[in-house]
Amino acid sequence: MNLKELSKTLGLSQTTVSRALNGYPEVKEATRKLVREAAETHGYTPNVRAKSLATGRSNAIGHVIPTANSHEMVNPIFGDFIAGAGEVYRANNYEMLLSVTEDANEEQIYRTLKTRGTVDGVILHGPKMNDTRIALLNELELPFVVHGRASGIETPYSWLDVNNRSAFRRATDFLLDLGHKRIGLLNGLETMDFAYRRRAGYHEALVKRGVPLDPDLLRTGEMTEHYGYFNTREMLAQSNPPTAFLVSSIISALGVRRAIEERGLTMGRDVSVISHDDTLSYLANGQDVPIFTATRSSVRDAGRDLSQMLITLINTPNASPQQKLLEAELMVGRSTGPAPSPTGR
Amino acid sequence: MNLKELSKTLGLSQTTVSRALNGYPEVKEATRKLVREAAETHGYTPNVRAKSLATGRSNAIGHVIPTANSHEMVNPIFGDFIAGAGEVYRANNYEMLLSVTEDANEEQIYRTLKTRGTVDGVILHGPKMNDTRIALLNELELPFVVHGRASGIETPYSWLDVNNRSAFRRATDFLLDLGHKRIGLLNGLETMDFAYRRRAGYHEALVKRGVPLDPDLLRTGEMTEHYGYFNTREMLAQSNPPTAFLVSSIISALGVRRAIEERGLTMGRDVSVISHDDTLSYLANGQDVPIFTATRSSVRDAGRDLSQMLITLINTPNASPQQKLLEAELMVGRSTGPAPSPTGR
DNA sequence: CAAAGTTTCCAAAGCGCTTTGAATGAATCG
DNA sequence: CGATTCATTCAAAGCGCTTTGGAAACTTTG
Repeated sequence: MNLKELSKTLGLSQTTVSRALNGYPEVKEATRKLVREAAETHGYTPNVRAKSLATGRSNAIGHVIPTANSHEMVNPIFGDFIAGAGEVYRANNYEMLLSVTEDANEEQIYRTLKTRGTVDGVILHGPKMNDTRIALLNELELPFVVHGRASGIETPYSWLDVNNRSAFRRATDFLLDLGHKRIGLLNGLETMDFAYRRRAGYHEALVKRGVPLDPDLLRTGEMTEHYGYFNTREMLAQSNPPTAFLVSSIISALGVRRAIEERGLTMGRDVSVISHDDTLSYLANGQDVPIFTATRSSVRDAGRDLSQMLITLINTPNASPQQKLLEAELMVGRSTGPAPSPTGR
Repeated sequence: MNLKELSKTLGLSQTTVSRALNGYPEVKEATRKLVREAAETHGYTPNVRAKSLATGRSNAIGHVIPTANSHEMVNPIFGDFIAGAGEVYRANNYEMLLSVTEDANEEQIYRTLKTRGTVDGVILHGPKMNDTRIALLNELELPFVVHGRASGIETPYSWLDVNNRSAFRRATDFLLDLGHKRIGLLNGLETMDFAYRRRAGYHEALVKRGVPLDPDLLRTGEMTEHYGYFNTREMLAQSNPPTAFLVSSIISALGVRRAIEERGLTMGRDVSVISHDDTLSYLANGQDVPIFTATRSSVRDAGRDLSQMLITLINTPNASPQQKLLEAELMVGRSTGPAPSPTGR
C-alpha cells in the first residue's frame, strides 16, 4: 500500500493525505483522524527512499568506525555507545548507519557519505590530536558531533567529552594521598586525544606534589587485556617497581590484576590499581563494592546525549556548536589501599 | 553535480551516461571511457536515494541488535562481527544499518524495515530455540541469514554456525581424558540456541563415559565477568567441588579465574578451565601460549562469511538456502591439566 | 448581500535516478 | 540495390513521496 493507493481509497488527494500524516495544519482534524485510521488499518508506512528523495533528507546518521591501525581492533566501548545512541535514534525516527574501515579510508567515506546524501550527519569517534577530520567535515558542511575532543583544533565544533584530565588528576591525587610515590600509567595510544589529556592530568598531580616523573613508569598502547598484563609484569620486575597503577581501560585492568597476582602479590594491599571504567554492560565492575577503584563514566549515556545533540543540530541549521563536559566519578573499590611501607615488602 | 548536469556537459543523454557508468553493454567503449573520465574529474557520485527509488533496492543490510532482556547488555562479540561484515559490505557497495532494540520490539522492526524498503536483507543475531523471527522473515519475504541456528525450526533457512555441540563434546572429553570427573558448566542463557547445543555436547560426553550429571554443576545466565566469578565461587564452595570448568565466554572465564585465584588455587593445576573463545580483538587469549585452553572460532570471520552469503542470496533471488557449519578449534593453553589426585588437595 | 478572509483541499511539478521502447545510422545479406 | 540486422543513442515514463500555487467551499464583515 502506497500513498497513491491510500489516497484513492479515502477519496482524497495525495497532498491531503501526506499532510494529514505529517501533521501539517492545513487539514481538518476530522479528516486527519480519518486518514490516520485508514493508514493504520491498511498498514501503510511511507517508503523511506521516496520520502528522502523528495525532502532531500535521509533521516539517517552515520558512524564511521575506524579499526585501529595495528590490531584491527574494534573499540570495545562501541557496543554500549551504539546501544545508547540507538535508543535516541529510534525515538526520533532516525536510522543508524555504520561504516567500518581502516583509518586511511575514513576521509573518503565522509566525502561519499556527503555527496551521495546517505546521511544527514555523522558522529565522529576516537578523535586524535589535531584531528584532520574535523576540518574536513566543516568544509563538507556535513553536520557532526565528536565523541571526545581534539586538542589543537581551533575552529569551534560540537563535542561531548569526559573530563579526562581532571579524572586522572584526581585519581593520581588519590593515590598520592595514600602514600604512593611510584605510580605507573598504562595509557591508551597517545595519538588519541583522551590519552593525551589523561597523561596531562597525571603529570599535573605529580608535579604539584614534587614527585618526579619516571619515563619507565609510562606506557602507551592499545588497551587490550594483554597490554595490561604485559606491561605490568614488566614494570613490577623493575628494581624500583611502582606500588600503584593508573589504567586507561577496565579491560587492560584485568590484565594488570593478572600480572599482579601472578607475582604472588595482592591487589589493593601490595599494589594499588585505579582504572578508568566506561561501565560496559558485560564488564560490570563488581555488583556491590566495586573490584576496581575507578574513574567512571557511562559510555551508554554518552551515546544517548551525543546523538540527541546531533539531531538537534541537524534540525536547527545555523545553531552554534554545543559542548558538554562530563565529570567522571571517582568510585572507591577494593583495588586501592595505602602504599606498603618500604620495609614491608 | 548530478546525472543531468553531467550528461549535459558531455552532450549525451542521461540514459547513455547512466548505462556507461553502470557497465551496460549497449554503449561504445570509447564513450564509456569518456563518461568515466568526466565523472571522475567532476567528482560525480550518484545520489543513492534516487538510485534506490528507481531500482527498488536500497543496497543496505539491516542488523537488529537485541539488548538482552535483563541487563540491557549488548553482546560483546558484536563489534568484531560488524568489523568482519563491514569489510564485505564496503567491497560490495552495501550500507550497514543498525537498529538497537529491546527484544520485544524486534518483530515490529522487521516489519517496517520491509514495508519501508529500508534494507534489502537482514542478518539475524542471537537465534533462540524455536525462534519466531525466522517464520516472520520468511513470511515477509525479506532475505535473511542467521548467525547461529534455531533448533525446532523446520522450514529451511540460511545460516552459519559453529558446531557448538561437537566443540563442547570435545572439550568435555578432553577434561575427562585428564581424569576430571566433576566438571562445571557455566553456560550462556539457555533460551539461546547455542547454549542449548553446548549443553547437549557436554551431556553427550559425560553420558558416554558414564559420568553422572550433577545439576549443581550447571549454571546458565548472561555471560558477564561477574557471572563467571560468582558461580565459580559458589561451586568451589560446595562440599564436593568441581575440578574443572567449561565456560561459554572468555569474558566469564576471566571471572572464573578470579574466583579460583581468590580461593588460593591455581588455574591449570588445581582447577582446569576450558572456555569458548570468539577471538575478540581486545581479549586476545595470550600472545604465544594461550592462557585459556579454548574452543576457538573467529566471530570476525563469521561476520565476513555471513554477510557474503546474504549478498549472494539477495542477488540470486530464488536460490535455495545455504548453510555452513564451522568446526571450532580446540586450542590447548595453560588453564588445563590433569585432575588433582583426591588426596592432593 | 457582496466583498474579503479563512479553511480545506487539489493538480501538477519536482527530487535524481533507471529503464522501456523507439530512432538513427552503419553494416550485412540475398 | 533494397531489405534486414546490429550497434548506439535518445526521449520520456516512472519509482513514491513532498510541496508550490491555486481553487473551491465556508465564514466573517461592512
